Amino acid sequence: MLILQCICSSIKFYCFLMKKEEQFSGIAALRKGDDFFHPGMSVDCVVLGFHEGVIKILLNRYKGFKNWMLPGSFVFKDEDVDKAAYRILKERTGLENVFLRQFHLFGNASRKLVLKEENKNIFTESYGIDINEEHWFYKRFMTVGYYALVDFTQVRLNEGYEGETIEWFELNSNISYHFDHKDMVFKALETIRQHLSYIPVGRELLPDVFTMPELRSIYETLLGRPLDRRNFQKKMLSFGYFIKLNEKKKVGAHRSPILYRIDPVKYDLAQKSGIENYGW
Amino acid sequence: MLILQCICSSIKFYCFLMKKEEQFSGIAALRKGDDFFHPGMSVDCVVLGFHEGVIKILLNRYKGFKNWMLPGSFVFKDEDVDKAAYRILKERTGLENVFLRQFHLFGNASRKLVLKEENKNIFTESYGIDINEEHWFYKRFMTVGYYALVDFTQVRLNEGYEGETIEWFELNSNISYHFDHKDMVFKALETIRQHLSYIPVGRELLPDVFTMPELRSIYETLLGRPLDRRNFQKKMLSFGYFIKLNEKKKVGAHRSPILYRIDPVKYDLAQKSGIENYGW
DNA sequence: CCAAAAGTGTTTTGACTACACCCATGG
DNA sequence: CCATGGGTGTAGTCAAAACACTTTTGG
Repeated sequence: MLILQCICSSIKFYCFLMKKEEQFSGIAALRKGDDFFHPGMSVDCVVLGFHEGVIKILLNRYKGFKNWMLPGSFVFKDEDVDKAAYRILKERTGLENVFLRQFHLFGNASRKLVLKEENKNIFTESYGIDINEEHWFYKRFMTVGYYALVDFTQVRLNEGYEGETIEWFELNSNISYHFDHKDMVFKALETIRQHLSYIPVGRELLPDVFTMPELRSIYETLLGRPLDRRNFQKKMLSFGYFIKLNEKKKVGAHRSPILYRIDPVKYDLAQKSGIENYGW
Repeated sequence: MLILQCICSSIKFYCFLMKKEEQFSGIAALRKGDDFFHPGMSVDCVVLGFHEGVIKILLNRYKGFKNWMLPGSFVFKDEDVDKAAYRILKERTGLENVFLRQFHLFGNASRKLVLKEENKNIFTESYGIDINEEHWFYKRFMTVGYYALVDFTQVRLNEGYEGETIEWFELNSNISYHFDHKDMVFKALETIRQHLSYIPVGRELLPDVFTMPELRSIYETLLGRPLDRRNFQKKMLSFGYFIKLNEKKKVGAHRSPILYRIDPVKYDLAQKSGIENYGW
């Protein structure tokens, strides 16, 4: 039920961002979320990073909840939906200017918080709030999904919300997702696969310096199938914006892979001219 | 301001669909839209058809409005968003089982009805409703866009809403769009272009029997560039699901193009096996 | 008979695929 | 010294691009 701590933090954070003086009490926020938020609408983010050879997904969980959920938030009344997504990223990872794309609105009528009786009681007992059918928090919510590609090495996880745990999970591991969040991840990945030709997966997910095997493994994970090492390298290098460094990365009992950097100028040029040239 | 007639019709139509007995009075509907609709959320459809060699878009306009808008609706409280989109299509074109895809949620904070003073007066005078900042109808609305590909020849336009005009426009003509609806059309077309490899544009937009030049012109319009006649034909026929008919279509002072039909069985097979094979 | 657009086939080009051998590294 | 995985080059295949001539039709 500590979910409201999060809501309160969100509100405080927003006030800070918006340079608003007001501070709202947490209980007031939950009691009268209608006053702050656009009704019946939330934003959830599928945040992907790359670390130790695998793609990871950022998930959080509130005390008392069994399953993991996508980092999300409500949308403030005077806040663009896109801005809300950026705010979520900033709140949880500290990152700004993240690569973020909307992928789907989930709008089934069945999307509403389901609380067991005992959980309702927690609301009543701890906060003196009667969570009934009429409560804003208990009504149908639509949620719009965004996916984010972030540089794992730059992320500083913010566990500032009391009662919230936030963690990286291996994308392809077995995760118990909250409600329909598994579907949302699936849809996000489907979208990413379709957009793979246009989006700068490598550039966003990798640190400045990386190896071709790392880059390839990203594509392999996202596509769900192995790619030919040689052909992959050939194709990537043919784009012309990779700078081969005079360094190698020691990663095991075998030859060390060469490190590369992306030439940002050439990269932007390539993006502009041949946006559709990443087909796999 | 006849927009509310539409809202009322929508409600009646919905009650009919849902086999609900209640009938709501129109004024009650506008006055208390909160009771019927999911708050702050609407659905708009970019409906495309093909007629006389050009792609057309279906737009409507309410009496008193200067500009054209996308056919849309609000979402009933117990209605899936997808269902709302299908309902809109059914209401306006009479079609069911339409090819319909969600493409984007437009959620800028600035999205709200802007009424001039004189228009507010119409509400007050005609319906005794004070449209003020607190009125549900006057608040910020997000809207989720769907695009539809329909067979023009099957459409029976429903002008049943008093005060509503609904018309086909040539997609590439100069149209005065309401509010941000032009952006929505742009985004829809961008999405369609990106999905062109997966979506059955020809099958959905064309009647059962059609010619290759017609099919090609659809691709050309959507892509915004000419395609080589011979290569196009070759590629399409290579898919193997076109049935060449022993008829031709007389369309001008030149050789008559051959008519084709799609073999539905082979088509479905092709879709299943090589979903990504329409790249242009 | 002429303009306009459709039907069709061939060659070239370039991209993706498949595949093999050698090299560096750690244990 | 050997297992592991990385670096690189070549030949084959297939699809897309480029391209020209002939046919049909209405006016």
